[in-house]
Amino acid sequence: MSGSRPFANALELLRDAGLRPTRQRLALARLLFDRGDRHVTAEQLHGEAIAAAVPVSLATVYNTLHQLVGAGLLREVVVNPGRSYFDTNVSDHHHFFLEESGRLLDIPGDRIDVSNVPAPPAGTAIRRVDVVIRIGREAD
Amino acid sequence: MSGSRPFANALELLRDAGLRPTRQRLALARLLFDRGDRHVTAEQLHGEAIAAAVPVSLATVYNTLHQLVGAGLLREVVVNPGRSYFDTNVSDHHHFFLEESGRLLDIPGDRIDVSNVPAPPAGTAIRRVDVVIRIGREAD
DNA sequence: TGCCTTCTTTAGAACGGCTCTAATCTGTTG
DNA sequence: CAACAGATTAGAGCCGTTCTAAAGAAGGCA
Ligand SMILES: [Mn+2]
Ligand SMILES: [Mn+2]
Ligand SMILES: [Zn+2]
Ligand SMILES: [Zn+2]
Repeated sequence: MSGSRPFANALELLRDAGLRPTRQRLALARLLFDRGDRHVTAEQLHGEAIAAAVPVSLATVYNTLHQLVGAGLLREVVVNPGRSYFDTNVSDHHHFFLEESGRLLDIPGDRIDVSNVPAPPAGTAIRRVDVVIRIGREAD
Repeated sequence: MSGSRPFANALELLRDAGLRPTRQRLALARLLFDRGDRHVTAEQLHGEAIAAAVPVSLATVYNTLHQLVGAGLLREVVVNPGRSYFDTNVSDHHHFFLEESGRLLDIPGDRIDVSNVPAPPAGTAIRRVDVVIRIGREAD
């Protein structure tokens, strides 16, 4: 039983990323990847780990998040100055950002067309196209 | 002579925004608006003012930048965690972001089509659509 | 199994951008 | 010019994030 979903197994996921499956990384990987797509901040994830009785320092949470970004298993989303979100959805997609609550909602990549993009300056190449749609309570 | 461009005059610009034209605000407004479109950080602008022998505190630079944003004369662009850019171009447009140098380049709003955008969640309205195209040295 | 090496974790200090405080100063109005 | 409201300031404080260096854990190999 189990083992059918991609990355169903935190241990395998870490091994494949070349990261030792330590107690802390296993717990964090499970919190991140066991429940569908998530957009979490480092402090949120740290709070969840502590609540789940997994003692882990904030430094380790940051280390692990950055290592997972480096391994392509997580992506960093910037919508606000002074706080990063980490996105477990690494497919091509965009975001609604709810300014009041600070929540991010996925928009599938094929639900938005960004077309007619000018060529980037000579010698440079496009790394990523981020569309952030900022939304708020109706009728401002 | 002069007076033909919109906001050719810092004094008038501040008065129209309901801000007292103090020595500091006049100098900052001139640095911001006298040379075409700019994308500056608070520290950059502070450095320019000091270099121009206009003694002004960093707190005043932040106060002024936020007041100008509030007056719709400036817009805040978020591309990086931990640092805000202030954009003197308040027309509808988007950005290239050069990750290596931290520079922003304007893309006119009509040079990009963002179409097929899903409706925002019930009770919310779109405040702004930001497209950031992250670019880097060719062939990563 | 124990030993050794390397990688990882950690507490706490440090950092950087930004904001706040409360005292001083300046622009404006009459 | 006096009086007041609004603006500026130095410096402290805040908060998310990163760094440091010391202690701990994982894995390879006898
Ligand atoms: Mn980061
Ligand atoms: Mn701000
Ligand atoms: Zn997402
Ligand atoms: Zn711009």
